[in-house]
Amino acid sequence: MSKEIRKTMPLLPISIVMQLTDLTARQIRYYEEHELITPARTEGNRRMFSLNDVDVLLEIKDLLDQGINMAGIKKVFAMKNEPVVANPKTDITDDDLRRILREEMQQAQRMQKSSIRQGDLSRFFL
Amino acid sequence: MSKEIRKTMPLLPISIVMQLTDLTARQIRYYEEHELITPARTEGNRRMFSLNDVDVLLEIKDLLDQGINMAGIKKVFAMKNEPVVANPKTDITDDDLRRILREEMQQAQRMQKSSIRQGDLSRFFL
DNA sequence: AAATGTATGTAACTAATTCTCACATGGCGT
DNA sequence: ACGCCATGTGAGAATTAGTTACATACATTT
Repeated sequence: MSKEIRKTMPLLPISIVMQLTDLTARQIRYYEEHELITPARTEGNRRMFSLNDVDVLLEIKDLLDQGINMAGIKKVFAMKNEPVVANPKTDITDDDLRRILREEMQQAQRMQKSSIRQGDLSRFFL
Repeated sequence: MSKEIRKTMPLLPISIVMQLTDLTARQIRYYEEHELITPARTEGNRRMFSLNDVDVLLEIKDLLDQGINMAGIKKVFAMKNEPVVANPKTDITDDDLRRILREEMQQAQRMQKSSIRQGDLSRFFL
């Protein structure tokens, strides 16, 4: 059983993921709706999450706490999977970048309180 | 988060444990009834299993496949937690030992088929 | 200021999953 | 043959999770 398979094995019901991430079911489903995660489904249509999903959710939470919105988060994730070579067609646009930076700076104050950096969960398990 | 806590964190619903161990719900509940495992319960009385529980179940399954019965398995587990010093009062009795050995030898033939040794699951995760 | 949009809360209702309890059964030992 | 052990099965209740729709608070745009 490879490490990748292990990390992506659907093991956890939403209730546990809620506890692990401190997100509400509504939030988790909303992020799925935006295709930031794609949990497996049981035969009866129940969501089953992998440790990898939990990691992604923690990262989403962290980015949201930083004042980055869904669109920004999508970009961030997209960039993580992109090659390092610059590609003006698909890279974040200047407008996007300016908006994200502005939002981030605007939210900088409130960052000072909720800055407990949430880490990578699955490294505890894998 | 210590390794022990991680291994004993109640994360998995019974359906997943069934898949992971290839045991039926009936079997899992029966082993709990015999106090070989003690899964946590949700507020609504649902069993939630840890990776440790899964390991124990795999070990139970292995011992059962060897023809050892519940009583024998209980002894085996009890011995694992006992100090190494001999203690005639609590150690397995001679009668127990003879019976277990006899059963094991009687089942030795059928062992030849189902001898795919099931390993420690949680080492894949922890 | 009003309108719009985003992320999340909440309620209603349906459906899946799991629980306990009880009874059934097949195999093994005596 | 009888009894026990480990497991199967079914009924009925309760919990958990699903979808959908509407509400809301806050930020942005016009």
